[in-house]
Amino acid sequence: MTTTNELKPRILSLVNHIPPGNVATYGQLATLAGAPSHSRLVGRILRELPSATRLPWFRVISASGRISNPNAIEQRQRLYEDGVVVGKNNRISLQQYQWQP
DNA sequence: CCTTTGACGGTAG
DNA sequence: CCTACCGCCAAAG
Repeated sequence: MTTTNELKPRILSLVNHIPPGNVATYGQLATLAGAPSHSRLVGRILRELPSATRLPWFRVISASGRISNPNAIEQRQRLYEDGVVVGKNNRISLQQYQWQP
């Protein structure tokens, strides 16, 4: 059985592998980690990351192509520095930026 | 235990 | 595009 304890390292590793200039969705990462129904777990794990983390958490967005993070201000900034265009209402084109492993 | 919460996802209207 | 639901599930209360 795959527990959260086993899933967590996989998810963190996946996040760390999202290329600069690309984004991935919560569900996409959950699926790649082998737990399709755990998209919420991805969000919870990112939420609990220390603010000083080196991981590119800002490259993770919702399946609707929008920023779910309550602190969208910083995420927009980080993505901007990453070269990702974030439109009105925190919209991002998955068609254009989604990570294709 | 049972209930609520939430950085989710998908469908239907 | 938006609202309304529903399914899902670990963690917190």
